[in-house]
Amino acid sequence: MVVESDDTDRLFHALADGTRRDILRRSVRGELSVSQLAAAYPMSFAAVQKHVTVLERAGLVTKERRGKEQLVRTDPDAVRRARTALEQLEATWRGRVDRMSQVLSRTSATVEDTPNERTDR
Amino acid sequence: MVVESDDTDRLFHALADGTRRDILRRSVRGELSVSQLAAAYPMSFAAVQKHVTVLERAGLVTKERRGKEQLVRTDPDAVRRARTALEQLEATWRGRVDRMSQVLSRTSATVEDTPNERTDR
DNA sequence: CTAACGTAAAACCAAATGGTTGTAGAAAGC
DNA sequence: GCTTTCTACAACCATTTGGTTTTACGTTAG
Repeated sequence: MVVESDDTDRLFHALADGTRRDILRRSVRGELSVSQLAAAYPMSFAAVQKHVTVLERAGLVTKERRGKEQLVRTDPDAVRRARTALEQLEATWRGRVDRMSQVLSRTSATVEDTPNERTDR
Repeated sequence: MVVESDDTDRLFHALADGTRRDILRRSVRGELSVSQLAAAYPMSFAAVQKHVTVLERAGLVTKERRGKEQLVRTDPDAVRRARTALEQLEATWRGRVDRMSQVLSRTSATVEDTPNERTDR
């Protein structure tokens, strides 16, 4: 049942950093290696590498090896998915929810889980 | 110059948590107090209160005092702003950037800063 | 072959995050 | 008035985050 939650967490968390958003912008054409990207920021190579990893785990970016180097390419579809997550959130209070979730449950479980009511206290 | 960066950080960070996204969903009608919200989650009142604060600092939610209690209301416009931030990100690699930033600079500075190139190394 | 480059991964550190409990004040109910 | 309810805030704690440096390894260039 819990499917979208962690994915969405990773997605928005990855977007919640200016350097990472900038990496996304620069990597659309998929021509830049991690080192080339790293040269663009006032931090170590390792730090940029970590940012790329965060973007990768969020599905926002893919890496393609070309010989020595690793080319970073942003997945435009993943960014669209982020927008979709927001639109779905908005849809919740615009009444389109029922039809939405019907469609979604037909294809794959992408409806976010709702935290349990607390039983103790 | 740096205007959108921190705001966007806060915005996406606030969205990067399932409990907070759920609070957003529940608070559209603006009828629920912090305690009422807190009762819905398996964590302490203080924890939920902190989540509401995060949403508030991100501009996603406002609080309105009604006597003893504080009613939470999500600002649908703020969620639209989040979507706009993503659309702007996508616009970067779709050529609409130039016209976009022209329009934006005319109204208010909402263009995100770009981290400096590193000078040392 | 050897040197240089690009990447990966580990160890470490300070600061932020997400949770807890406890204390205190303001409003409402009895 | 007194008690209860709701809120706010502080102090504390464990984990995560975002950065560092160092070491190791594969690939390319001389």
